[in-house]
Amino acid sequence: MPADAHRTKAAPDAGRAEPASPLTERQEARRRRILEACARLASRGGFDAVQMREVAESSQVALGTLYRYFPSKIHLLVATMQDQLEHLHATLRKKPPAGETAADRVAGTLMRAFRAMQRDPLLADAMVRALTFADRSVSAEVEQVFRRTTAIVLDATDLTDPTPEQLSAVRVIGHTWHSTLITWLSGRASIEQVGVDIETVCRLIDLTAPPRSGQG
Amino acid sequence: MPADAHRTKAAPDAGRAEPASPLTERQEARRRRILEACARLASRGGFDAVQMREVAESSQVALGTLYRYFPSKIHLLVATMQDQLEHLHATLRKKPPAGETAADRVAGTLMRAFRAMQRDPLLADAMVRALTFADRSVSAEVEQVFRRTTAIVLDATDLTDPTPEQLSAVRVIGHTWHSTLITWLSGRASIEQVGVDIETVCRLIDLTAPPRSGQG
DNA sequence: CGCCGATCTAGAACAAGTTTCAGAGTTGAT
DNA sequence: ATCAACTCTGAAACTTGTTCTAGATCGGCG
Repeated sequence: MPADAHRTKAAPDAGRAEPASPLTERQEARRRRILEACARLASRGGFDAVQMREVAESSQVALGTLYRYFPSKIHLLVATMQDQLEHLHATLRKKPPAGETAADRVAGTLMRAFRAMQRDPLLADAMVRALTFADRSVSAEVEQVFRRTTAIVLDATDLTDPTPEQLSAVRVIGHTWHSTLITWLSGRASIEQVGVDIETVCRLIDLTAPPRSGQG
Repeated sequence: MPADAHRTKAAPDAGRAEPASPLTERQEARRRRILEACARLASRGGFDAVQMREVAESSQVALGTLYRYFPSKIHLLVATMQDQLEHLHATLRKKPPAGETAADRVAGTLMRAFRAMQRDPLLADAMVRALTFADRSVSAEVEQVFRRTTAIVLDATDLTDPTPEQLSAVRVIGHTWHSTLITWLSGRASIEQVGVDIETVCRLIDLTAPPRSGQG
């Protein structure tokens, strides 16, 4: 039984900021170095190139330490995705997409995110594969990513008080986004097809949203 | 350079029946034993319990032979999924789901498939995880699975000559099916939520299909 | 029958994710 | 400044997917 089997004290967990322990400055810096190394490695070779020993060396951290910060490769990649999504969300908030209907704006948002992926397909591949491969032990972190995705989509709809029906539509849109992304990343769909499918699913929003300038 | 590096003669490939080589009776039997062992192991422990050494032993085949038939664990699990889908499709053909609208019938079909998954969640988990984790080297086999899924959904719509728009809707439905499945399997969504989301996405079909008994 | 090439078997070997451990380094409280 | 507790390091060990090798088997052919 290892001393920290049940985390007697607070460990630099995968979780976000405050709750457990404040993370000293050096620890925050380590965490950041790790995430950056991960993204860098993923950018070249994709999922396979993110090798834990490499990440450790590249971020100047011992292997054991890496595992203390991120208990598995999947955790690490999911955390990286969360990190990237935060950037994206911040960017989108500054320049929200234009569009008549909610569907237009959501599709615009997703296509913008999609173009970001196209700029770095291997990184995208690594993150998305990790996300869908994650098992229950990562569900908390995956849940966070989904919440962020949902928040991004909801922002685009401009809905302040979505109904359960609308939330379902938003979830379905999120599902489709991830799924088409995978299909594109594994070479089974063209960019055009992704675009079409995204627009198709976005119609669901107008189907359930009280339109601002009627359509349907 | 191993003799068969580029498959001089025909190897018992992952591909379906005829083209390359007819597969002797004993080979066909081996292939079947392997698929069954895989499904059996997945049924208990899920993805992790499908260990190649175990599969080999359990199907009375040498490890090297297993790899000759299925070049990776992912290939093996995707082939298993294809196998199971064929059973399902056959079953559905015998008793097609009833329902007024195409959306109803598609949702009914998917919920029936979903209940089949519930009966064997660990097997479902293993297969679906493999499917979404598959990289380009498996895309042919994954493509087959998607084709089968699409065929099952299309069967339910009763459409004989679907438009590109409708095909897109069918793809989106397929995406949603896989994605909600994963969400459920990793414990991040309830059965009810899956049901709701499936019904939500199925509306897309009525949106694009010439309705038999309209539903605005 | 006896040979040939292809297939199958058993098992070692290798690769990368994960775990473990002893010891050095930090940190915080006194 | 000192001690105890915790964290980090470096390296080895373990697990499981994958590859490789040498020899046994099999199926067809002269």
